[in-house]
Amino acid sequence: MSDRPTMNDVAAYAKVSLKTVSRVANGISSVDPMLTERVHAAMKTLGFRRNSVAASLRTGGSTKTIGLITADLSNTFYTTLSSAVVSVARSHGYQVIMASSEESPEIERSLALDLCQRRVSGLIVVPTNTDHSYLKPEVELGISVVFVDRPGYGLAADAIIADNRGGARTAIEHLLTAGHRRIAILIDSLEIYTMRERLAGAQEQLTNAGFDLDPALVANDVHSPDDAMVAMSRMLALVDPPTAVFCGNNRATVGAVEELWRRNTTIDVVGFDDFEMSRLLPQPVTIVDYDTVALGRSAAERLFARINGDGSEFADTLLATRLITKGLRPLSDRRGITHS
Amino acid sequence: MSDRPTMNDVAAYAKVSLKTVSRVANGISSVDPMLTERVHAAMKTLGFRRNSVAASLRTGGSTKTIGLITADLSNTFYTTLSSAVVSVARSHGYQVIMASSEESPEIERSLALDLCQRRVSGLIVVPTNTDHSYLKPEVELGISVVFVDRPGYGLAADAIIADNRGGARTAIEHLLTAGHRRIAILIDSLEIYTMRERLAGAQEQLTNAGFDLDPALVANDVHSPDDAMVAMSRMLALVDPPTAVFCGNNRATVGAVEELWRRNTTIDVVGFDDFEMSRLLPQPVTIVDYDTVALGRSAAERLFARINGDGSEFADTLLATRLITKGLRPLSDRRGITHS
DNA sequence: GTGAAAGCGCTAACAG
DNA sequence: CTGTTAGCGCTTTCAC
Repeated sequence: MSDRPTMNDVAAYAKVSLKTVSRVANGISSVDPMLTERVHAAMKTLGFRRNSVAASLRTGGSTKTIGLITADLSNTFYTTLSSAVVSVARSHGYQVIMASSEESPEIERSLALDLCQRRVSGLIVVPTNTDHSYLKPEVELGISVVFVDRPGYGLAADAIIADNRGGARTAIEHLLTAGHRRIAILIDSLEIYTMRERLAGAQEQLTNAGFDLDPALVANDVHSPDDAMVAMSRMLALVDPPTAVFCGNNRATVGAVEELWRRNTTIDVVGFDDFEMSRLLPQPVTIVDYDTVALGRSAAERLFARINGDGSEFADTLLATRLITKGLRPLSDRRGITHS
Repeated sequence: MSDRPTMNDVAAYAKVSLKTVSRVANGISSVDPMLTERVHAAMKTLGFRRNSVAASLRTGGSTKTIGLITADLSNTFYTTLSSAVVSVARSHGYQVIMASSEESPEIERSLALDLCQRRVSGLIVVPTNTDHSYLKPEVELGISVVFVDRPGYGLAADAIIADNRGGARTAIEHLLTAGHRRIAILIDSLEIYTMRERLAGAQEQLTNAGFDLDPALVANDVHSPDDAMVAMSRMLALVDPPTAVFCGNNRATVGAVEELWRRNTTIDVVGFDDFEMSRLLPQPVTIVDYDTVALGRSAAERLFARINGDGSEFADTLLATRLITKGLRPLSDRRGITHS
């Protein structure tokens, strides 16, 4: 059960020294071809498999592993991002340990430190709303950290984030241009950086245009589609209901659209974050879109640059957003389907 | 940069023996409180962080890590499953290394062996269509393997799979009962076990009812929604078009529904695998549903049972499926959105 | 080109 | 209760 053959066993079997086996295992060319052959044969018959844990211990270094901590592994936004990270990591010969903080600073912290104990080469973190100076000692000891989707506080590090504020401004501008004056806003908890930014952007644009935010039209505790349905329902029942809605993320969008359908009514919908099935939404929806795959890919590439010794200044990278139209057009006025 | 304090450093600083530091680090109670205090202080000032790689090397064992190899990390089905695995792993104090085989036996193999070299405690694998006897030596040396979603060949191991065949039979039965006789079938590659099973189940049920499968109504290369649209389009243009369609996975379902919408027509749709936004599909859809979270959770729980020494017979676990109805019902008379 | 010895950071034995 | 001695499986000196 636990008698894995070691290099020692292989060496004994092949009647060479331990070091020769090591050399062969690492593909070092300066070994007599005959010995190489013998070692390979011994490895095969013994079923030798190199222990990379031991190897990385001695070299004091790379476990060829990075850690990825996102906020919610059941959200397609983060799984898309993760998938991009895994793909880049693989191209560098690295594996990815994936974990979820569930938006809890305590969990994030304990996961991050656990991963550091495992001597990952680097960490990609979707930071929770907390101080990240606890990572400073680790960074000084050689573990690179890149924040993604949100900036981290209290730690000098790279961050790759979308232009949340700008995207929100564009979204509201779009609605104002269409003549809307009563715009509902559905967002998740303000503990979350992206939500604060998106709300702030919306507010800025309204203010610029000379309008105020009506508190009755803002819900900032929309965690799920169902929450969005409830909020939408409440607002539509107001004496002076909204004529449009700005949704802070894809779950809010889905809930808002479902509630509108349920009530057999339509108002203009603009939502942040695209998702796979958006083109099948039962009404047209304007989406503030950005490239989630690029977000993950950039974060991973930045991390590997750091791991490989890039010592340039830390920088925040802002990814542009754009408005696209998704959803199905009403049959009555459509001339064919147009996507994106 | 690479001068992490070790237990030796801590011991020197606290003027105790290395072993005492080890004891404190591992929370062994039988240490003098005063020494414990001194060690803790030393750890703090030195910024000591235990190297779990070295620890697991010496104990010869557990890295407290499992590997998870799915077939496609961009598919919500697998990400849902993964999320469940991560959650169970965390409750056992384990981390998860996540990788994707992209349905390639070669990639699967290289990933699996790489993970074994890293001495993961166990492996959860969505097996590609290949021989898995290459894992036999690893299993004999103590790495537990559980297959999920599909059975593996050539290796005695547990497998957790859905009742694909039974689900397909139920789906077809449902359509036959509704009076359909021309049923289209859209499935992904027959290289994939679940697709073979679902096709076989469909065929069985048709045969039982005395009908044949019309080859013109079967597409078995539907990898994406777009492929499904094309296939659907082709079949609807037949002289004797289908009056219903059975979709082998959620991507096929999405494409089929979109094509129907595009053509402003409706036929009965039954699709395998539920997905997050299914309730917003623009027509009612019957879904062969099973609990993907349970699939991942069961696989992880089985794996941890094995890791913890469960030596019972290997078994296949079949998860039941059930038919549910999703999608939006036409409100009154409408199919699209009508204003007021 | 090859091998012996030393040691990565930690823990398991066994003394004291 | 604490410390000493070994050694996990591998790679790195540095001789040969």
